[in-house]
Amino acid sequence: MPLYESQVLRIYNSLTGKKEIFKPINEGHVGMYVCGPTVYSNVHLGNCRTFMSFDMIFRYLRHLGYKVRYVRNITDAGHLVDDAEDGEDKIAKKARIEKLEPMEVVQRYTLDFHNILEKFNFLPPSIEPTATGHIIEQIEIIKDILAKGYAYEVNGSVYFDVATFNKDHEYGKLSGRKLEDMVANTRELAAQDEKRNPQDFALWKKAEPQHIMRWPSPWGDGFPGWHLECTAMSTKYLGETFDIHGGGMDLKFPHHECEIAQAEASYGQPPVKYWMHANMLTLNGKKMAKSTGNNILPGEIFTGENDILSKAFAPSVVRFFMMQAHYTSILDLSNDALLASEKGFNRLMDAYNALKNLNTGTTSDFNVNEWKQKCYDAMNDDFNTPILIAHLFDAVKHINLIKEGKEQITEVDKTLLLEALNSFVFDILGLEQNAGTSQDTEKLSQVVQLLIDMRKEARDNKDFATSDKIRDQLAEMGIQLKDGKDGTTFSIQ
RNA sequence: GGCAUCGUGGCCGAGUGGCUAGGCACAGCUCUGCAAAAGCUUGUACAGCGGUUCGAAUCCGCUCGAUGCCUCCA
Repeated sequence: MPLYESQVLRIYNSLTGKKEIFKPINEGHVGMYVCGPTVYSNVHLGNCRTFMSFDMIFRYLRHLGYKVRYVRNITDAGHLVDDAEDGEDKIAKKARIEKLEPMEVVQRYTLDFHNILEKFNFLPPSIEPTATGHIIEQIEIIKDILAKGYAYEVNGSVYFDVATFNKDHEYGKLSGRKLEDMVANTRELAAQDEKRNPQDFALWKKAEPQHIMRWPSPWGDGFPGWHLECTAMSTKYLGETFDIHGGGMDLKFPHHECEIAQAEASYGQPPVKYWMHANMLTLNGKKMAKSTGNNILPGEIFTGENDILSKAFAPSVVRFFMMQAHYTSILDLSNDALLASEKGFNRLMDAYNALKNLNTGTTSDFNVNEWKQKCYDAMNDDFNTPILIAHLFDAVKHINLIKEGKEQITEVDKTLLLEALNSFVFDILGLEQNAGTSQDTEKLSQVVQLLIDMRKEARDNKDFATSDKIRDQLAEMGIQLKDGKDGTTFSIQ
């Protein structure tokens, strides 16, 4: 029996503003689409947080026994930059500045994106489609929307007619906006605009002669509007209605609102059952922005080459830090917060490693089954990873008490606990131990064990000068010795 | 200016009507040759002002502040 039959998962649905019991459209199968990055620069740390939230969600759904098709696109057709003078897009602009082909820019930053995600221990999505690979599908949708009267063509461009759509549909239902309010708040001076109304958005945009990324279409050479690719690719791989659509909060409006409009105009039904939005990441209490210098790249955190943090932090520590907050909350990254997370993370890993070598007894002072269900309850409540981690530290406490001989655990419970920790810590949260290559690690531990034995001899002979030298110099190298009831263990920082 | 999310103890961060979240830091204690590690104990916080209620961090209103989106543009 799959786990999802005994665990009741609730998801906060941005569309309804409520936590709802998750029930997939096709039993046992889940279709999930997440808006991916535009690959015109190094991946933004805030973007990583969003994708990490959905990576965790993907992992938990799989753990529950669902067969998940997870689609996360790559936006490689640059969209117009806001300060463009003549319709230049982000990728084309970058290409011009760096004297590259647009697709060289795309390739470079796609590789960077994958490289960073791999360091963070992301699971690859089931399908990672590109916008430029689905131009034909996008053109077909435009034809369909035009035929149904929800779009119009002007000078080789096609625009979505929001006012007409709003007559028999509800534009703005996801973001809580009303078309009347938006019209009322729009200034009058929308001159020289081809659009009938300012709220209308482009489905197809005519390419000016200097525009590099261009494709032929029934309306002339051009390129697709930026909301359309997600509608085309989600429909192609997940169907006209699918289970989960995710993305960052910043995409709620207008991007996701427009996706709903396109899909409803074309297919006549809402495309998504559960909308999920991950919240933003701030840096030292302020939004991250390259312009103000309040910005840090993931790679700069891993190497420590930055002016914001006091040291380098491992990807798993950053991941643990992010998992300590709920995905719907704004999270603030700072040096103090990362230092605190690093210590907590190490304590969790130390306890996990200690568990394997624990002596077992005839009874258990720790109700592992009850604890395990509490962990599931936390995850079932809209993927509440902070609560899960609080429970994990409850287990840490018991492991340490058992280690000290103050509590005991049976062999059966020990195995159960180890399996559960494996599931929650590694499979679901996606954390990793910071180990080197296994061969080197093995040799290092033999060397340290030798030093531990020598220190013990010195201590037995009351030669504390020697024993302290071993202990203190190892500490300087980041190897900490820990004296316990059954001898000395060590951990590498 | 509009829409949305939010404002919790030294720091980070859960919690939506009454019962200890958790992590980190700090202090005391146990252990130790001294430490570290580990364990135990202690912290009565919820932006401000009103209101609803027997009772609110949790519901309602206002004010202030933060973040995102919109107000020119896809």
